[in-house]
Amino acid sequence: MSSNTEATVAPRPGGRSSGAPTIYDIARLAEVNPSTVSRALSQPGRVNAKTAERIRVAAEQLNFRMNPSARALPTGRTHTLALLVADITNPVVFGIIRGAAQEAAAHGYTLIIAESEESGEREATDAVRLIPSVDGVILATTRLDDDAIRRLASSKPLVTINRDVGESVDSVLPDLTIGVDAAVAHLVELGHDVIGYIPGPASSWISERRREAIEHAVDERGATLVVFDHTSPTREGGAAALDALISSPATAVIGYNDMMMLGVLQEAARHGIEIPERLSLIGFDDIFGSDFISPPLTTIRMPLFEAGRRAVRAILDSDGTDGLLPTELVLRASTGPRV
Amino acid sequence: MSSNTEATVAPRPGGRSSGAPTIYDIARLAEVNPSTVSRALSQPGRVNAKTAERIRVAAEQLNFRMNPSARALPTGRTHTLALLVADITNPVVFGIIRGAAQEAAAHGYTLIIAESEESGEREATDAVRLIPSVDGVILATTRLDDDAIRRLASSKPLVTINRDVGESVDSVLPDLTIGVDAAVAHLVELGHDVIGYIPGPASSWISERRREAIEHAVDERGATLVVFDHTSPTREGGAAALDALISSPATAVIGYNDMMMLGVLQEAARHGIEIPERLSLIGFDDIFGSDFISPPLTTIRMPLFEAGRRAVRAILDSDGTDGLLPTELVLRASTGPRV
DNA sequence: TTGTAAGCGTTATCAC
DNA sequence: GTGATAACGCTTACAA
Repeated sequence: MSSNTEATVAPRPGGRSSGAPTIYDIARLAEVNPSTVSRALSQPGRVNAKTAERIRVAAEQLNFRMNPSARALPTGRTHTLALLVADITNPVVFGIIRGAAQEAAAHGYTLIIAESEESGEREATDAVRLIPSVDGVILATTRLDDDAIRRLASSKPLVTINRDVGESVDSVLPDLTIGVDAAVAHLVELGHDVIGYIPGPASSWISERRREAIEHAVDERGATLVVFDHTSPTREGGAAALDALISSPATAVIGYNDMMMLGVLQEAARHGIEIPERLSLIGFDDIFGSDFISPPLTTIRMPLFEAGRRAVRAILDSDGTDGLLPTELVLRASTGPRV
Repeated sequence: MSSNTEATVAPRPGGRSSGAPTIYDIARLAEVNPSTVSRALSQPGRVNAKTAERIRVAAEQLNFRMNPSARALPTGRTHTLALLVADITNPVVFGIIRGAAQEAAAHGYTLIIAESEESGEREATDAVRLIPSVDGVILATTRLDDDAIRRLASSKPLVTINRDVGESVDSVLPDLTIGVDAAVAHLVELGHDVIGYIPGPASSWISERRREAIEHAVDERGATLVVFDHTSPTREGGAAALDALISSPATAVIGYNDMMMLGVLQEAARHGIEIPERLSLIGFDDIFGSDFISPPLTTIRMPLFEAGRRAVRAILDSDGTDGLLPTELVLRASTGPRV
């Protein structure tokens, strides 16, 4: 190995010239030590301004890109976050993804999105597989049980959205009261005094919270609540639930999410059941499609974009989960006077 | 408060107290050399079966997870792929994402999804930023120009979907003929002899291909083609185009994609313009919502899931882009007899 | 088949 | 403020 002035590097016995420029190339060009380059690049201020500028120029000239793996090895920080969602076709995750992606980018972080297609098992596998390569994990619509979540949270910073497993795990949660109160008040004003709720999967923590909020608002107004069976939060689930709805005394029904209510609406149309004349319908989430299905679906919306941002902030700044996110009633045409 | 495992660099030569088990820990436990552990883990077969088993057990016992950064550093392979999409809220990308994610997982690869929110500039930035940390890039709905794509393709394996920039870059493309011929035949049978096409963005390569295919099919059947102005592939774009449609001689219109046709349909409903009585409408993609908007949208579908899989295969196996993906006409209620 | 050792590109500790 | 150098955890010739 014929070395010139470089004493530290004794490269390639195998003869693989790597191609991409490294901080050593910059160092040579700027006539400084590689360690100085490293400092200039990652801790601006810890280096003489003129030196830093020379390094900046050299880096620019070489079109230098920092090798993320090399950076991650000694620091343990990958500058990458994982966002786990149960179903990427559910428009409810769009806002979360966008908010999270934006906030992550603002911090120089990369976001890995993994979809489990509603399988808790796959979610767990993905989480375990991804954890070594990320600095934190966001569970956006998790199907994991509390223990599994706590276990994951013990190995890397973790934040849940719409799920609370206690003090030990950070979470971004909605204040359901505002939206739910408005929704129930709206229904009661329309004359409905028996109101139904279709819960989502039994494993859904937020479904239970929604039920509680509705129950409270219904009680407060002297109306009656009917709770239907747990239902898959899909269009198929909603379609399958229609029979139960129309044979119940409820004249207005709130569903666990918009997706299932879309199914209810479609199935109702198929059977010539008029909405809202026969049944008033309200969902949660305000997803894509809720506004153009017919009739357009009245729904309770949560600021998803902000939820995504907060989740990222909670991981990177160790804050951002303060306070609950406000919910809001979006009035459309699936609700009407009791006939 | 979440527990944050701060992985600081161990300053001591002998000390490996950094928390996560390494191949050295396995080596000690299995009483072999670390290099043997490495071999056993990455190249099964290059190691004695009994030794390999001992190593497997030790790894299991320690709950070992390979450090991806450490693995990537000497090899240059990150086992990660980037999938760039223009708009994650467009249901057209779901299938691609799922197909790509599944195929990637099957090969032990992780998928990074980046959304540019329709900004070509941001797409370019993301690509440049992500390239050092991935083994390949998939451009699913790119807004980049040919040169930019070729430039990216020269630094890492790259595949485009619905975009052809020539021999130098692999691509996954549809055979538009089947679906488009069926669509045009369908319209002509219904009595339409003046057929319109609403192109997407001027920068969309596939929009032009769709136009050509339609033109060809229309010519073949002795009908006439009317091409409207370039239109944003969004609901807003479609809504804005409605005026032009109804004031043209065309009695049937094919749009660049379903998303814009959803906008046309909504705007038509708002103005009391009956579909399909007044205008027959066809889109491309068969996205979420096309089936439940009213009337449900007739559309030309491409196997998106398969497209995603092929794109990944093209990168990992250096094949998989052979042949075109078949398209298919999905008949629904937005097309009807010419009145 | 397995052990030895030289890197991969960066950061961080220590001197100077 | 800057330079030298030892890690970080893994792979891979080359030897044995």
